[in-house]
Amino acid sequence: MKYELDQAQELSAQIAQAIRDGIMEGSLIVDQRLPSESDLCEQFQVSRPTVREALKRLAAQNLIRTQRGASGGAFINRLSFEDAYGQQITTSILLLSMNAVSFETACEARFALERACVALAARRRTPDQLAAMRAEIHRQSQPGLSDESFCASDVAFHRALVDAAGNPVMSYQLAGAVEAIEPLMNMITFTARKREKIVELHTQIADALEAQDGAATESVLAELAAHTLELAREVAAMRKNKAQAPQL
Amino acid sequence: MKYELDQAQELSAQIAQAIRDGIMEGSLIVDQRLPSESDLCEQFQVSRPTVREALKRLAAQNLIRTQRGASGGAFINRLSFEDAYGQQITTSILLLSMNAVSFETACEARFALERACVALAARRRTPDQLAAMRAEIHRQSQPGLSDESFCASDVAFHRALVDAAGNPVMSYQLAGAVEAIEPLMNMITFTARKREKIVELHTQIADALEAQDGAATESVLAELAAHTLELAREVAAMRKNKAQAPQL
DNA sequence: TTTCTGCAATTGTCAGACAATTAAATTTCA
DNA sequence: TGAAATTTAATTGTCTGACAATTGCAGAAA
Repeated sequence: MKYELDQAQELSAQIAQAIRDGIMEGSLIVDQRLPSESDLCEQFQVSRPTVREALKRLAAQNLIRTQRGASGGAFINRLSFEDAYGQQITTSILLLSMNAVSFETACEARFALERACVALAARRRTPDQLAAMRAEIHRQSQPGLSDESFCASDVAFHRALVDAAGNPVMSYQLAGAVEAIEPLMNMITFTARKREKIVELHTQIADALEAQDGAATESVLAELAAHTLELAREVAAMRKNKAQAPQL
Repeated sequence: MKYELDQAQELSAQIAQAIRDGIMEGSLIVDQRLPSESDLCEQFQVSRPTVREALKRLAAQNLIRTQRGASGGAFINRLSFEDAYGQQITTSILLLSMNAVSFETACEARFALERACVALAARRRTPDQLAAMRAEIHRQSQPGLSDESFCASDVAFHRALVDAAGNPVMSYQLAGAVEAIEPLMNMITFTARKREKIVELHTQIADALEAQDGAATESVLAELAAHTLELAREVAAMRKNKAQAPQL
């Protein structure tokens, strides 16, 4: 590792960037141990708190893990799909809420991207994935379910649909699109009739996937998209009526 | 803000999580100033270095920004689409390289997701976006271009295609899928004939989008996907021949 | 009124210390 | 000898206190 520190930013940010570059460029490989904190102090000519701030920055991105004790230290972390999902979801939720993205926009993105999964899902869906979808459908048709739980189940259904495509990269890319819509959906009140309609469409999707009929799945999904957008418009109208309703 | 610290993790991680929760839940809003470091020390009953490590974790995720001086401090940051793009791309590249994701898998994901943009792009593409695509096509047909620059231009073309859908959420979600493939594509040697084919398909895509013909665009995109996968198979075969070729 | 100066608040960095944890080396004991 | 217990050394986690650098603001000076 070679490093050149530039006066503009904070030292800890520069050190973190230097190490991050090493990881991305490949000179630091998974499970490799970084020098100890005191060694890093010498290499970068800074104090230990500064080195530690740099390491915490990297830890926040799951790029390293640390271990105490004799043979401890900081190790380059293999970024797992699970960790990446989590980061993706957190970032997506914050991005949508902080930039006042409309339900329509988020919805359009989600359904467009989900449509991309359908062809693959129809070919590859496993019995387990179908079962997961059916389980959520069953949950959604329980009468006493709160709106919040209904939304959560809806998200779980769509996640199972995405996973059915059998491409982990797609599952990762779509994690944000699928999950980040939940806070927005939570502003909707789902009447019994609305739920019934959604459950029916979900059932048709599961059936079409089970029959490995991609075209049919796409068409039902389009219907579900249209229906969801309709709900969104109702919500938007209600919000407009209430004038200054609290923003998300 | 209320906090309960639990002995299991590091203090700085717990403090960071408490603040992160506040942001996600909405009790901390954009541009709001956090208490000063010394105030946070009192609130959480920890020392300043610990508080600072927590703040650096949040800064690494672009959740806060800090400013020195009299009226300085840490402020909740509005997560911009640009910042989110960057995080998304970094995470995607690392995820793919560290988990030895095959070119086929990444390619399948990218083209499937891009297909989702096409219908919208055909409707909404602006003259600027078309011009950007044509500019990249022109660049790709320059004879002296290095393979690396050709790949970079290819990525830029696809980014323009995604942006043409006119949905910033989709652009964000696809940033990773489009960009993270570049390191993988860089292992391909693009002969003049291969480039010619790709440039031709790109031109057809741009033409179809200009004509607002979504169906035609989709079909050319499918052809491009098939062609790219073909290249990937050649590379995989070559790598197999070379037995222990250096992994990415 | 405008400009300058100094003050106070705040983050950035440093130095040194001690606590907690852990693996390995060492000793002890059967 | 072999296994268990103990010590040791390395390393991260946290604390204390200090000083430097930056910046807005109030008050002084022109």
